[in-house]
Amino acid sequence: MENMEKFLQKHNVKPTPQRMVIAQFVVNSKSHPTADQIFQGVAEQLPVALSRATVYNTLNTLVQAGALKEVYLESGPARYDANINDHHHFIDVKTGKVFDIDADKVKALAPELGAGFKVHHYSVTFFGESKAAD
Amino acid sequence: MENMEKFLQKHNVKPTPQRMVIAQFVVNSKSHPTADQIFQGVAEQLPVALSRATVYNTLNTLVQAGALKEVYLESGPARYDANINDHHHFIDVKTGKVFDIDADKVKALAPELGAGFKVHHYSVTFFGESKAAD
DNA sequence: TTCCAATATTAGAATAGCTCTAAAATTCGT
DNA sequence: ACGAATTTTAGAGCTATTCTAATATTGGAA
Ligand SMILES: [Mn+2]
Ligand SMILES: [Mn+2]
Ligand SMILES: [Zn+2]
Ligand SMILES: [Zn+2]
Repeated sequence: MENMEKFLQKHNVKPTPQRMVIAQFVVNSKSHPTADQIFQGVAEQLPVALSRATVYNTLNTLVQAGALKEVYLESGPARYDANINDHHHFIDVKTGKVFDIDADKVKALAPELGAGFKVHHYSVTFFGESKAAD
Repeated sequence: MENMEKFLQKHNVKPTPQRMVIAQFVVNSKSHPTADQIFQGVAEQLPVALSRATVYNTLNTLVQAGALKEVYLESGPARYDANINDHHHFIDVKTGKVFDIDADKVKALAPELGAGFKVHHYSVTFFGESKAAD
């Protein structure tokens, strides 16, 4: 998926220079970058000044459009993810690195992620509707 | 666990009037309140002025001491939880209400929480260490 | 008991993350 | 080309939290 113009059009987002470099940066990134990291990494690539507002606007637009996911891992800023498949995340508590974990791996029961991951603990957040009183 | 003085002492936190009303408020609350909700609910109960800094200081102290848990559910402010057992959370997307879900219920495989909960989706965050490259 | 040192609390300033505002620039159909 | 609609911009504003530095409270030694 290398052509950003097509990528944006596919999601019905008008391609602009700002949007293309921002989307490109997130797609290239495996690290679930924050808005500020995106701003830092992208500002120099543009001939004109880039506003933080544009970064936030663009990221919100792309999340709305389903082109990116916004992910809240702990406290701190939102992070952005070009992996829009159903997946969860594994955070290495030593390095802070974030790994994508396919949803199937989790359904197949939690701590069987493979030898590379030692799980200290995990937290699950459900979203839905409840009939419970309180 | 009604005596806050004992509650704080058990966790090696010096009992002060501010700490007692703050801890009491969180213990009484089932709703995972934010620092600001705690501040609002507690300020009037004290004969002296209460500073927001004291609320944050106290909550951080109690989390450090293991007397409370700090929980990040979505974006927005941290929430505080007197349930220090191993548990997860269920958020009703209609009402925003937060329910405690015992960790055993989750281990016993995800969407079997009982009839009262209709799960739209859920996200799992693992914390641990990985050997994976990137 | 009165000190004193340690700790806790305070109001407000500072910082971080994000959104809003209103003006300027760009785009695009005509 | 023109004008309406959209996008971008700089900076102000807002929310959540921490920091600062001064004041108040505590609890143990003298
Ligand atoms: Mn957002
Ligand atoms: Mn905290
Ligand atoms: Zn991801
Ligand atoms: Zn809870």
